[in-house]
Amino acid sequence: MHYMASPKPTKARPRPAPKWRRRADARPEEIVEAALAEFTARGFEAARMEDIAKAAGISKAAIYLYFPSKLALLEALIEAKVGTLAQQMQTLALAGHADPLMAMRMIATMAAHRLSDVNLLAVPRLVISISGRFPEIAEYYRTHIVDKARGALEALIDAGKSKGAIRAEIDTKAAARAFIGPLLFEALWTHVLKGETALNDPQKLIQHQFDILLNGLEQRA
Amino acid sequence: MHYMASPKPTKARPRPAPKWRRRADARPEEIVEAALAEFTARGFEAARMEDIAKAAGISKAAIYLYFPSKLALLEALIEAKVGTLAQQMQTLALAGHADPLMAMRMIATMAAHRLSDVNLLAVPRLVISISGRFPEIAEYYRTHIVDKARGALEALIDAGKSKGAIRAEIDTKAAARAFIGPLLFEALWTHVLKGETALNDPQKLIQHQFDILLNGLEQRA
Amino acid sequence: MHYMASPKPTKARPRPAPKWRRRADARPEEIVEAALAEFTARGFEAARMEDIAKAAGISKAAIYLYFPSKLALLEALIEAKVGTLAQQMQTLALAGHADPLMAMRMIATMAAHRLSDVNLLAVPRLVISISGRFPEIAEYYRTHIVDKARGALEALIDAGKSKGAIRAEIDTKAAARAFIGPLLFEALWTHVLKGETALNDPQKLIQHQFDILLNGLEQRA
Amino acid sequence: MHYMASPKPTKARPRPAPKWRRRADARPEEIVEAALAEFTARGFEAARMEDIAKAAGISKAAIYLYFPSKLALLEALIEAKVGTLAQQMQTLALAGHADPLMAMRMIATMAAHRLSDVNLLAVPRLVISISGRFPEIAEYYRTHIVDKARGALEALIDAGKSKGAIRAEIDTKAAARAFIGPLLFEALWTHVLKGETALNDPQKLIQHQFDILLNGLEQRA
DNA sequence: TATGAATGAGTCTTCATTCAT
DNA sequence: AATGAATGAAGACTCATTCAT
Repeated sequence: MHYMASPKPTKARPRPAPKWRRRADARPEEIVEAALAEFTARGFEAARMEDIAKAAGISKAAIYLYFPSKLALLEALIEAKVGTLAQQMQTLALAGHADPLMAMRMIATMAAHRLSDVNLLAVPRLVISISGRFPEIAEYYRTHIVDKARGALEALIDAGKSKGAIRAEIDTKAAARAFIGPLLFEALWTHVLKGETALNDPQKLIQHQFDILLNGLEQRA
Repeated sequence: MHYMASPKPTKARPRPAPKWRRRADARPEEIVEAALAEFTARGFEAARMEDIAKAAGISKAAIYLYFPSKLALLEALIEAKVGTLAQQMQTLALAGHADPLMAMRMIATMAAHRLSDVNLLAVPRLVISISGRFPEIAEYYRTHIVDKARGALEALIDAGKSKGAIRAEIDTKAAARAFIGPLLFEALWTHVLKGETALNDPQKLIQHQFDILLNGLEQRA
Repeated sequence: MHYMASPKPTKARPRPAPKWRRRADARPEEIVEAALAEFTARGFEAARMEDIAKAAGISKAAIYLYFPSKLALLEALIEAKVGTLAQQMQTLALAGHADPLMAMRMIATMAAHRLSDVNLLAVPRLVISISGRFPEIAEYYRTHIVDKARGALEALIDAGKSKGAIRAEIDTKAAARAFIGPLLFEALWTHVLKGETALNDPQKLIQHQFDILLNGLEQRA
Repeated sequence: MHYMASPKPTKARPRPAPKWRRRADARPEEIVEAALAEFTARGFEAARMEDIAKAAGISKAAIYLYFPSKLALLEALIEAKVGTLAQQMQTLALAGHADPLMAMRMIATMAAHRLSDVNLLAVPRLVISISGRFPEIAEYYRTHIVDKARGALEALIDAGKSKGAIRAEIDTKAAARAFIGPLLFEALWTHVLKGETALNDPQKLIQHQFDILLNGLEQRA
């Protein structure tokens, strides 16, 4: 079995049986990273457990000591990344209190910078590509990440509206989506079109996009 | 047609109504449609030729009469759709001459409407999900579709700038991308988040997004 | 196994004799033998990997742990046998120095005996039957085996001529071929005509053939 | 069905349903020739009906108008060639009456010349390669061709012995085989070792071989 | 007679997963 | 905990053969 009886259940409230067994050391993380790389490069189906193992520096069978199946590995991977992103959302939300429009500018700047981090975008791309086959995973991702991010953004926009910084007739939802759109576009396209060397300054380009957008949102004198 | 009525059916015994008419000509298209459906639903790797065949109403082996391999089917499928889209690009480009800003509004409206056509969006989604494994295909798609669309759009924006309808300091490339972004976002998300019943009026939402965007682009009095 | 035998079997219950010992080292050889049998019996194309596996006592997939493809298995098989034969050639060549005619008689005797070893002849037969489809393999076999054997034989005959044991006007090449011919004939026919029970003493028959031949070669008093 | 009821069986003793349906024209022969070429080139299993059809200039389905199956085609092919060879055997047998040794020399010469006719040798090669899978066919070939040829040859040798042209202690069977061996060897090797350009005068070589052999058989003064 | 279209039955090969140590 | 060896289940692709005209 994959789940050993906990070694010392004498008094301790038996740990609520972790979904995937963890070791003290870094193995699971290494595996997850390797899996992310392979899944992103080849797609979930085409990625081979053997390659993941090799990339993680262990044997194929060893993966199964930590994750009961390929699908479980995918789930673990997404959940792991979700945690990371979720935290960033929090930070983001806090920043908005004072000056919403400024906050949005900051977020935009930050986002523009982050685009160079390939791995950050790997997960959403992965989610998109598996959404057909594993809708529950996509659903999970949506509720845990996308909806939260959108919620934070919409709160920010609403704040902007009530402070008079953003025109009142702007539809909040639409604005939030318009904000995320360019980001996603750049994210996906950057990867899909790896070869396109023409795109010589992606960050500046994104920044421009947000400028246009915010310009459209702003209250006019 | 392949089957002429028998030249002299003396008594016209009505041909025993063939269970299935053969339509060699229509076959490839039917197969491509079935493949698109399966590829989109399950992903390229997970889609089974047998299922595609079943969906097309033929036997597995029959597919190979028209396409030499699964990959070839994928390529044919993308190329077929590329043609369709490419033409729409042309139309679109012509429309822009007179009033660029108006043209962009029209395009936005059209695009918003088209979003309900699930199949239209299936192809880009598919391209994204296979881009890791078959970069050449993604490349093909980029050069034949995306770049053309972007070119047309940028031409439109430039026209708008030179006519004074769009502010001169706007970066053309950025504007074009900002225009495509929301579309892509909605496209992907609509599918990925199939379950989201909350999105009760996507077209209106998109329309709103474009309103914001165009507002940001427009020359202010 | 996942469940260890209890660590201290007080009475030393002898391990329940594993049904099958694993012998990773012996495997390839076993597979090659099985393959030879199947290829010979049914021909390369008609032989099924599954049957080879069964004959080797393993699963179909296990073959692929040792040989990447059916063709590779064929190649390995031939190369393995080539090695064996090549060594015998060496021995044979050395024996000839002293008394060539005697050496040839010995070889003939040896060959006649070897004919009963079905497997020895299986390989050339196999090579012949695949030569149409895989000429490179036949070529490989020719250069590594046939040509060497012929070379050794021709050297022997030449030695015989220079020693006056064989008539000088004899064509060396022709003699060598005349020597090999009956052998090959018997080899192939023995198999093809498996059913022929009439052939009640093949060894003696071959011996006779060589007698005739050598008689034709010998210097007459 | 493949065998139509005979069109007018009114009184005529119904022809004993020919094994394979024949047309008045040359179709079946063309098909057989094409099949021989393909079978020889690729082996029976690997040869594709489609290729045979193409080589015969007809459609795949058309073959089935003449031969009910691939195996039947093989059988027909062999039977057709058997007929040809059988006749030559007869001729050969008659020639021997007068001067057996001379007859054998003639046969040898003839055989040496025939070796250039690739197709003549294709059939025995084919028989060898399929003998594992279809022993009955090999059996058929043996009884109808090989045994007859051997019989004729042995009769010839016996005649030679009784006339004092051939040494009495020679084993007839062995001598016959020694006669056929080189022929077969050259036949097979010529094909297997297609590339060998070194063999610059095969006919002369064979002739030499027979010289040696006959020399060994001949009665010494 | 002739054939383009179609298919069922197979075969090789792959790979996630398990076993035995 | 770790792994080399093994396998069952599955999928792409092929091809002899049949069908409908």
